[in-house]
Amino acid sequence: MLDLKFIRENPEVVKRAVDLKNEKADIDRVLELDRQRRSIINEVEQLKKERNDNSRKVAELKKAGEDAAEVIARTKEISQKAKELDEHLADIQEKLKSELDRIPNIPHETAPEGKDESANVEVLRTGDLPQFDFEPLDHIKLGERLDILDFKRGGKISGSGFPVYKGMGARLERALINFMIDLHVDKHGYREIFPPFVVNRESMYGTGQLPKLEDDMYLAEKDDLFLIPTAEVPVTNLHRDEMLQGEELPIKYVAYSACFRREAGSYGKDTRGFLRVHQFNKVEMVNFSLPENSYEMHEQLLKEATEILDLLELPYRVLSLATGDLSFAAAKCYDIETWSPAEQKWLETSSVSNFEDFQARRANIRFRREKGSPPEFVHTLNGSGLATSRLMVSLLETWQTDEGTVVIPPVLRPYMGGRDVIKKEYDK
RNA sequence: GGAGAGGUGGCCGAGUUGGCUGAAGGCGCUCGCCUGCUAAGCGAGUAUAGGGGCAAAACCUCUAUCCAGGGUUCGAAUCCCUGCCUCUCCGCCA
Repeated sequence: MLDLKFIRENPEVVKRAVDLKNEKADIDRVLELDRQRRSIINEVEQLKKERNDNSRKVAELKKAGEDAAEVIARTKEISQKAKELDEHLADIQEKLKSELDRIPNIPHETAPEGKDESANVEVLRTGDLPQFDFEPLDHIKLGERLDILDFKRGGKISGSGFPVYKGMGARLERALINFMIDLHVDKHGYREIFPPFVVNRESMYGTGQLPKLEDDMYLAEKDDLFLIPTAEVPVTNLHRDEMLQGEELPIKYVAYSACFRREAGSYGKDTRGFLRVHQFNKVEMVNFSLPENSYEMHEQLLKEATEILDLLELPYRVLSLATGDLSFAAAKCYDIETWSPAEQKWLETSSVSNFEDFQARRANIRFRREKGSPPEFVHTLNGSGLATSRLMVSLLETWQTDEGTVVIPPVLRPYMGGRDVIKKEYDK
């Protein structure tokens, strides 16, 4: 959410931002509603003052043993009028809020301008794409041959998009998660959080998933609880409605969670194997930062995420997302993509975003620089570090051998009981 | 799931026959004074949001806020209803 005062004072900046993000939001209507709102507030507060004055008078009269009937009668009318105006005000404010909720965050000046992903700018590319002197298998065939992934049975027990990991596949998944969390905790100074995977509406609103993305999420209707699409939601909301102290910033949390996405509207797109699934695992980093440091932290967050790929010895590239491709709440975002030799294309394995104070304002996460300083909103950032599903695609395909086995990257071997290769179980 | 208790300011904690109570008192914190240092002591201050005034800040003023929403009333932290949360006991399950 943007600051209403800012919108009032900079309507052109906001209108431009809405266009850049391909969003629809009626700024003129917001301004008009704001005008109405303030005028009603003026009126209603005047009435309330009168009412309060009169009530006090009644108390005095009664104490003095005099008759207050006339004042009471007069005040009754005032109260009635104030009540009606309050209702009108509530109505206006509700409309204003629903308009405000549709206004996206303003893209940062360093985000490349452009209406869709074709305008994204590659800012970094490392490693050579793997070359094979045999025909590389895709992750699905590899998974089947080695009997470590089972998409068919996942479909049976849950539905398509719910993969099953087996044997060394399950072990590898767990190894990746542990390796990533350990690196962030031990080397990058993160505090580990193991959050709930189900959250309430307020939390979904706080990080900006609601109201826009309600249909993309699984909802347990009986309890009005949502399955989280990312650990960003519970972890960012950890400090919802809180006042932090300046000296505790930055706060860096890392959390593993399963992530659930309905992917409504993308049926038939990238449906093979791990490319687009309804449940996947992700290690997420969340930062709460001083406003003036958030862009520095954004770059740092990117490095912390890509270090995983350096250590796994996987080639990747980094894109700076164009304004039109940025998510609703983001001011700036880097996507990290890893290479799939079988698909011959780049796969998004991480998104690293700076939301500035957009989420903080929605979720009311503030801080004081020092005792007695006025409250300010923190900046929030987050980055996948990383999502395992597509990472698994690149990993299996890149590290495969001509025997149909998969070499385990050295950094993961301690997590794999010292094994250096995944073979068929009966080949052992 | 059944029965009961409760949700007040950064914290603790008064206030429940409705009326200067934004809210006693204490702790904490900030500033000042004082004692050779520390401790103790003394004095003052110490919420947030919104509206209006001011070119703007300082500041002034008003409104709202005692879990949330609704109701009764001239007037509610105090009475009534609903919801949420916490705690205790019983049952059930891991």
